[in-house]
Amino acid sequence: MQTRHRPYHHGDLRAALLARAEETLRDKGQAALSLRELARDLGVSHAAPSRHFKDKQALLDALALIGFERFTDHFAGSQERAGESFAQRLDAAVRAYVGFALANSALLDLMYSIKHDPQASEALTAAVNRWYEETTGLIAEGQRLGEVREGPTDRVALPVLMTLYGFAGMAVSGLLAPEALEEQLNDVIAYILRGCARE
Amino acid sequence: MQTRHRPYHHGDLRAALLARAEETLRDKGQAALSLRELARDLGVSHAAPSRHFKDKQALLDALALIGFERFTDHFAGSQERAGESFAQRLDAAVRAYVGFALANSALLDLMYSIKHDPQASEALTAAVNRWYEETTGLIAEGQRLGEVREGPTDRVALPVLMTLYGFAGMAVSGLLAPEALEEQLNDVIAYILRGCARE
DNA sequence: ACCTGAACACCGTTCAAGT
DNA sequence: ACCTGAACACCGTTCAAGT
Repeated sequence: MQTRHRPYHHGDLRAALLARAEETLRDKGQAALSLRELARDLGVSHAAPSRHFKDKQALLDALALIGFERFTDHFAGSQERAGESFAQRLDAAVRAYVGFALANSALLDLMYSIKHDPQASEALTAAVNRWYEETTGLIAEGQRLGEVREGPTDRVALPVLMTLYGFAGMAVSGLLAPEALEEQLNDVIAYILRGCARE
Repeated sequence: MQTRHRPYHHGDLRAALLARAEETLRDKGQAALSLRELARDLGVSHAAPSRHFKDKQALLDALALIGFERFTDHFAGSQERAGESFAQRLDAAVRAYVGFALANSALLDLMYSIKHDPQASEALTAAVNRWYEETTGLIAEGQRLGEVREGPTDRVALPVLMTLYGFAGMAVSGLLAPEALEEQLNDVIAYILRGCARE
């Protein structure tokens, strides 16, 4: 039986590079990520990656894009599984943020270090917008339920976003005591509920 | 008139390296920071920096340390100039965070990307503790004034810290619209006040 | 279209040797 | 004590040439 014909490599070098890059990121950190080593690992010449990523930053951007998409899926999934009240949805949201951060710490660092200029890639901008809208949707839903103060949803949501962003970032940086995590989660949830409460 | 005798170089290569490194960081970003270029700029051999920093990471750690120290000074100074009420002090605190972030964006990125293991340098750990205590002191003062809810100060302060941390991080990442900054500041201050309000 | 191989201009790190 | 110079083992990027 003959193996299926493949152009040169195993068919999708781009996807293979991204997959291997994420493994390296997870195992050895961003500093240890090199295009040449990636190419060696995949049995391809060191110049091959340039066909798929114009430079190293383009590969990092693509990884960050994957991170934003995965996070949004993770967040949306946890919202679907959550209860109906705002408090229950917020609980699920905070856990989604921190859970993702702890399970994807190097990737989150990369996502946080990306500069979101207006001239960033279209796909990245779209993914960041989806992330923003998904989290903001939580507040919109709370307003609809009458459990969150009225006002422009973006303005009510932004402080909450900052708190979630900060929680995830501090967790990844090692600034939070892991053994107090459950306590921190509960404190933050109660704090956000007060911050969003109706007047 | 004879120039004063200098050992080899201009006396304090370590300080000169840090100063030049911060300029480069500010002007061209962390990616453009190279020990060899630093050495060239200072007219010294490329191996000279290794006398003062055992490797590149040690120089980055030293820069982050400077960042934490400068931020704490900036924060403490702004608290001294602030009014007496908790709302006034919180206003000053939020502005100190965001102001520092916008004025030292590359340095803040570096500070955020530092991993705070227990085996980090003693000086860095001390600087981070000073940062933490300075911000937590704001909450302690609010409690003393009876304007902030009771309870263990660390637990009341942590959600506030996360919000401030997130505000600074999102500002530096370009996730906030600069023209809405004043509005965002006021919204966040009101949100934190509600989050900290007495029961 | 996709990849190779060689070339170029850089890196960080180490270490004997100099002052 | 502090720095130099050479050496080593890497990088990212480019480009003619191959299939």
